[in-house]
Amino acid sequence: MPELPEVETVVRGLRTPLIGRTARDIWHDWARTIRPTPIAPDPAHFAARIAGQTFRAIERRAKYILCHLDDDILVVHLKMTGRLYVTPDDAIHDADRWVHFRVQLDGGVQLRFSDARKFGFVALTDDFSRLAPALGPEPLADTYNIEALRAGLHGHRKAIKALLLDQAFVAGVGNIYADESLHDAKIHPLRASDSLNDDEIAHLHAAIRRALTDGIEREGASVNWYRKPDGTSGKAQQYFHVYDRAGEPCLTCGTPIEKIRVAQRGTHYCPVCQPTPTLLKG
DNA sequence: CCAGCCCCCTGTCGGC
DNA sequence: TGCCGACAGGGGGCTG
Repeated sequence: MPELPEVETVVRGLRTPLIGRTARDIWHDWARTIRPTPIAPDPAHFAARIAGQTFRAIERRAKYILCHLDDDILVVHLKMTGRLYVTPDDAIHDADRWVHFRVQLDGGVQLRFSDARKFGFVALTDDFSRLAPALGPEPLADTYNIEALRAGLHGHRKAIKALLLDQAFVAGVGNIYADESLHDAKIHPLRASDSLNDDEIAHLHAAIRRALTDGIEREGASVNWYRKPDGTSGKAQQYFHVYDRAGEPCLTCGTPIEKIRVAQRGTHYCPVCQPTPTLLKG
């Protein structure tokens, strides 16, 4: 479940082993792992186009990894179970049976994309905006202040949890950090997004940024599949207040954490710290 | 505009 | 122990 902190950690971990390397060829064993683009509509075009291009910079936008090459961008989305790492050519392939895409690099190393559930993808593009859907503001950007959050809320009337998961509302927040942010802000996940008062908006703004910043500092949450590029686990899961803690005591008040479904996602909250709204519609 | 559902996939786990 | 259904959830798409 790589979200903003996990993707950011992967990006940071890839810079040293990847920047300066030149691509030679690619390999894949699952067609849908490679998303077609105008400049690389199939694996043969992809291979011909990437060959000879050097990795110059790596950045994150929302949950996308953007590897800037000389002319193009290698875009990767990890979705649920994706892993991306650089490894020596001769590293035992069987050690990771879910590798579906590799880029052969110079220097005897490979960039490998592993994805057990095959939801993720790689793509070679010269226009990221055409590849990705409309993405909302980066929540950790200096420009994402309370007013930016309030502006995003305007015109919406749906459960706040569902809105937090909407990448057009705010980019990079997923199920884990949405639950953690709402608990920190003491807001029930089913609260109508247009019912938040000024104090709650301010608290939610701070909570989102705190959850994501802490997540990055802890190098992401390794609940099951996520790993850093060096293969080790993140530590953010050790600090969850509500996510994956159904039935366990709230760290604030001791009440058992409850789990419901909101927007088709498992949603965890404290019924005392985050009181149930009396009106969901009205 | 929004809630709900399906789909893409496969590993894991609880129940029988 | 083995089988089976439920569940995990990022994101696109469709329907009511």
